[in-house]
Amino acid sequence: MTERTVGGTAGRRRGKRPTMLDVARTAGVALRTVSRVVNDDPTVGQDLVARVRAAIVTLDYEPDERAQQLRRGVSGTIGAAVRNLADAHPVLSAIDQAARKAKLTVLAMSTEDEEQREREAVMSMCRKRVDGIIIEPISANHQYLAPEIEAGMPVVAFDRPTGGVPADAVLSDNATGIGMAFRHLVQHGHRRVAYIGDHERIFTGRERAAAFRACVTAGGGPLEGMVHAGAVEPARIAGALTTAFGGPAPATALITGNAATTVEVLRHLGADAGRIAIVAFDDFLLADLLRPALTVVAQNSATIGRTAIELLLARAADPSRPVESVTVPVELIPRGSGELRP
Amino acid sequence: MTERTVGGTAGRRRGKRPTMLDVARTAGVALRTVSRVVNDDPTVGQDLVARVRAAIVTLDYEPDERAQQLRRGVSGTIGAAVRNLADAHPVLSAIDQAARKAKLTVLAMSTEDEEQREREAVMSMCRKRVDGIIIEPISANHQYLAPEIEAGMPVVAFDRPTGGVPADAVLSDNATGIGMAFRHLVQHGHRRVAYIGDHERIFTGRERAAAFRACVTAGGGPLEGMVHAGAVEPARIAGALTTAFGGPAPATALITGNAATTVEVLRHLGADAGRIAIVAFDDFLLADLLRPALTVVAQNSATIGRTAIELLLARAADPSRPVESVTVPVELIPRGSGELRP
DNA sequence: ATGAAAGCGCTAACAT
DNA sequence: ATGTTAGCGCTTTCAT
Repeated sequence: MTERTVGGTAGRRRGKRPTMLDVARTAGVALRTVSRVVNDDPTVGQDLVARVRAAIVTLDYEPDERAQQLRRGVSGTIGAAVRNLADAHPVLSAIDQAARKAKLTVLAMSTEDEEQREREAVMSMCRKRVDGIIIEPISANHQYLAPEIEAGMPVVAFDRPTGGVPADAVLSDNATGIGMAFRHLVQHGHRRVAYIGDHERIFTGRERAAAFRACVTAGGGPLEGMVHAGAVEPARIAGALTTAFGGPAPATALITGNAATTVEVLRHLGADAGRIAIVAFDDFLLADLLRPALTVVAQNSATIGRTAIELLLARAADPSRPVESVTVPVELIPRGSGELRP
Repeated sequence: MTERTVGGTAGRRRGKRPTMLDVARTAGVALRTVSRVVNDDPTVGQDLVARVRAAIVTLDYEPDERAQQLRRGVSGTIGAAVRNLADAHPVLSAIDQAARKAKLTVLAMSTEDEEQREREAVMSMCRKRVDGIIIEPISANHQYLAPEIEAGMPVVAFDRPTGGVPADAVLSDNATGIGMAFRHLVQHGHRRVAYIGDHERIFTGRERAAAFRACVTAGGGPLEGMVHAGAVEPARIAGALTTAFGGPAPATALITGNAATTVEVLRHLGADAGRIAIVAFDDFLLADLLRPALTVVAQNSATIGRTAIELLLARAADPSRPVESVTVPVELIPRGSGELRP
């Protein structure tokens, strides 16, 4: 199986880390002076600064952030509870970058799409006394967060809102996105459009399915057999495809409601993927390399992440400000699959 | 642009968090007793446990992990400095899951493929006094870590080894992987195989290019114009493709050295992708949806992540154990692109 | 079985 | 400009 090689370097000793007091003694100054130097306090004489700096280098001293945080009362860290760490997560990346600019580090934890994990992750962040929490909610009920919010913990949700507690949120414009997809297909000659998406128990699944129904109704198209909301499981997807594209008046185009659904649909369609028009909600890596390349409604991950940080900072600065919900526009990116004619 | 909605709930007050002392006073016991209850010390009477628990619930008390860590000396956290947070990162996910089983939380930070960022991230982890650090190295030189390793910080590298300091590592079997890819193509009738991969300044790029040259030499095939190692840039990739597949004795098959290169190659090839055989080093999401589906040499991310945690824990338990390097096998997954005949 | 006091490593009030 | 003293919130001797 795996092959192990033992290197030449023998073991190492475990040393004890120097503290600020050690530095003070080595430099021959008071503890407080070292603290001042470490924090770039300008009221320290040149000579002492030099001596302290030298001692720091000599001892390889690194301040203990845990102690700093405990004393200062702020952690300089924000938590991000996201659905997944394994898949691509552009929003997390955007959160990370925006946080860096605000001199904050991000503690990212995966909820693995499980309510209990979400709760564990979030409560763990609270015990770490992070300066704020960004959640991609799995739960529909966040009562467990009420005491934390009461105690002043800034909480921002993205993609879906929190349930049962007042928290800021940044959401994509799902309704408009579905509308764009629908109109795009209509403009390319389609009259019977189907939708396969997430369960309506999930916020985004609900919003998108509802928007789709509204589009069809407004457009006078058929609704029966065209709307399929439910779990993202191969069997269900297969059935939905059969229903939508199999009857006497089959659909000629499809809107998929999220990335997972899209992938399942494509797997099922296989080589037939080029025979129906598809517009997918959510962009993903390599969508442009598929044949035909996939037309998508893309969420603006960079804006979502940046806005989440903005809301968090605003809440931290003014805990009494009104709760705010920001809707971020989406964008239709034509690549081929959505421009196929019936 | 983005649309903001102000919610109905007016602002909230910022409360002060209760401390252990508050709980003690509310329960009418000593501080020490609360600590015992919080830590499930069995030597506390039933009645006192009940009173303390009640006070904890009443006050919504949550222990401050920073203070716990400071006092205990361990943080219960390990750092993971990975190249990217935006793209899919199965190894990080595996690290996270293995860490959970060991009751550790993971602090993941992105190095953005920059040496300086790597250093900042890693030093930041050191200041947080994490219990260990897992690095996907960008730097070739990790001297800056020497004092930390001396001080007893467990460090494990994956994908590439560290440079200049003794640290455990878990690497993929690059040479065998390239060998598998090469033999696979030869078995399908190819005599002229080209390789396009990463810069040889990078460890994996070096190992894979070297292994490829060894394969070609051993097989008696032509080497000129067949090996292209360098930066992953569209222009370079395009040139490499022209050279390898354009001459009088063009290659009929291609091995790509990493995921980024593979994607660039596919973008350039476009519809021609089906005309040459390709085996790609690194698997990625949706590789099976491409036409033809991509034959890959897949790294075992789950094993890599798990092993990294194992090495970290072993090092933490016994700082003087010899430095170890673990090589994880790779697997060839035939999907179509690698089975095309010349 | 319970409690008083010391201290983890640092910063924030106060001196001086 | 520099030092002294008191905590941050918790765990850990060491009594009792």
